[in-house]
Amino acid sequence: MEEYRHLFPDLEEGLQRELQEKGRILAVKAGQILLQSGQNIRNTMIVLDGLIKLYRENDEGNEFFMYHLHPGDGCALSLICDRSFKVSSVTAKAVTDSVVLVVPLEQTENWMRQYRTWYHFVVGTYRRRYEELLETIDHIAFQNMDERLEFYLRRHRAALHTNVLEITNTQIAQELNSSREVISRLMKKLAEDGKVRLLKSGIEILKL
Amino acid sequence: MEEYRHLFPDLEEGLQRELQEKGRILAVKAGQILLQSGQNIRNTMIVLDGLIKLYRENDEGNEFFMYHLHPGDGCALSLICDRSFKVSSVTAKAVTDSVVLVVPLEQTENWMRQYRTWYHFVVGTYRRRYEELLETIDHIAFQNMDERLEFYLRRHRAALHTNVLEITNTQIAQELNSSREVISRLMKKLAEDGKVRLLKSGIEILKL
DNA sequence: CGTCCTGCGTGACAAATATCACAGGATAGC
DNA sequence: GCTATCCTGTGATATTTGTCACGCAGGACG
Repeated sequence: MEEYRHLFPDLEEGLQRELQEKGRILAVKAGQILLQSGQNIRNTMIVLDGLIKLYRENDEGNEFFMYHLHPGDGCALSLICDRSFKVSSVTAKAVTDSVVLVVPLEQTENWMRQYRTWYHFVVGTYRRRYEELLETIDHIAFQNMDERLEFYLRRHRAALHTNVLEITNTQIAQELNSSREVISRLMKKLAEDGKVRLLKSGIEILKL
Repeated sequence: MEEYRHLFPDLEEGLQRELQEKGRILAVKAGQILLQSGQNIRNTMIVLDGLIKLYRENDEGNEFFMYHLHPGDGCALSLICDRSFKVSSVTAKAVTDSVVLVVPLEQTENWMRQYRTWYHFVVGTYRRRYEELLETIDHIAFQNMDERLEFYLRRHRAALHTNVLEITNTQIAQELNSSREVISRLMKKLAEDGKVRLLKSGIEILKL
C-alpha cells in the first residue's frame, strides 16, 4: 500500500493509515471479473494499478461499455452503497492485470463521517462517474455510429496511453452494442480517411 | 416547511429544524426552468411539491429526457457539488406548478458531517438517480423506439399518477430525441393494439 | 367569416444500421 | 501439412428510423 500513497495526495494522514490497515490488496489478471451484475456489494473497491472497465449487461447477453477506472479511482457504486441497496447493476472487468484495494463497507461508512477528505473523495468520484455516464448518454442518444466509434477509440487511447489498440472489431462491436460488420466497414472508412491504420493485430490511431 | 415534514420521515429532529431555518421555499410555475444547462450551482434543491423533469441538452438544441424528481427527492447533482466543480450539465424544468426547498451549498456540506441521516439521504438520492440513469441507458442502447415509447408512457403515468397524459406527440418526440412522425405512427399502432386510446387532447393509457 | 397557428396523419423516399451468407487469411495444436 | 478456430471483408438485403411534402382539423383572434 505504501507505494500507492501518491495516488491519494488529498487524503489526510490518519485516513491513509486506515486505508493501509483495513484494506486488503487484491491482484487480478486481465480479463478477470471483479464485480458481476446482480452480485451483492460488500466492499468498496479502489483501483491502485492497471485498468478496469465497467459495463452494463442486459438479459440477452448484450453489453454496453460505460467507462474506465484508473489508478486512484474508486468504484462509484461500491463507494456509496448503504445497507438498503446492495445489488450491483453493472459488471467490472480488468482490462489489464490490475491491483485493487478492497475495504469492507462498514469501514467506509465510518470514514464518511470521520474524515472530511474521504467525503470529498467520494463526492468527487461520484460526480465524475455521473458526468461520464451523461457523456455516454449523449453519444448514444445524439450521435451516429461513426462518431461513436471515433469517440470510443479516443477514449481507449487515453485510457491505455497508447496509439496502438490491440482490440478486435468484434470486441468493439460488442461494447458499442453494434455488429462486427458495421464496425468493419466504418473502420475501413477511418483508414481511408487516414485517421487510423489497420495493423495485423490491432489498430493504430493516427489522428483523431 | 412544517407541512412538508412527512416527506422526510428519516431525517433527525435537529436536521428538520435546520432545513426549516436555513432553507428558502420557492414556488415555481409549470414550465419554469430551475436549473439551466451550463449554469453554476450554488444551492441544493429538494422538491417539496409538484414534479420536476431533468433532461440533457446538446448544442444543436436536441434534448433528452433523463428522469423525474418527486416530492421528497433531492436534485442529485446539486446535492453533492463541491467547490471544485459547479457547473450543471443538465436542465431542470417544472412539469407542474411546484414547490422547492433551496439550501445554500455551504450548509449542506456541514450537514453531511454533522447528521448521519443527511448522509443517508444524499447517498440514497445519488444511488437512485444513478440507477435510473443506467436504466435510461439500457433503453436507448438496447431497445427500439416502440419499446422506448411504451416505457416513456409508463414512466409518465407513474410520475403523474394518472392514466390520461396531456401531452403532444411533438413533445414526446423531443424527449425521446425522435421525430413527430415516428411517434405518430407508433402511437397509432399502440392504439390499434388496444394499449392506449387517443383522445382529442392527450393519450389515455389502457394497458401497458 | 377569413387567416394564422399548432398539432396531427400519411405516403414516398432516404439514411443508418442490422442481418445473412460466404470466402479468405492467420494461427495454434496435432 | 491438416484441421479447427478466430478474425476479417464484402455484397445483398431487411429493418428501423429520419426526412420531406402535403393536406386536414381545430382553436384563437382580428
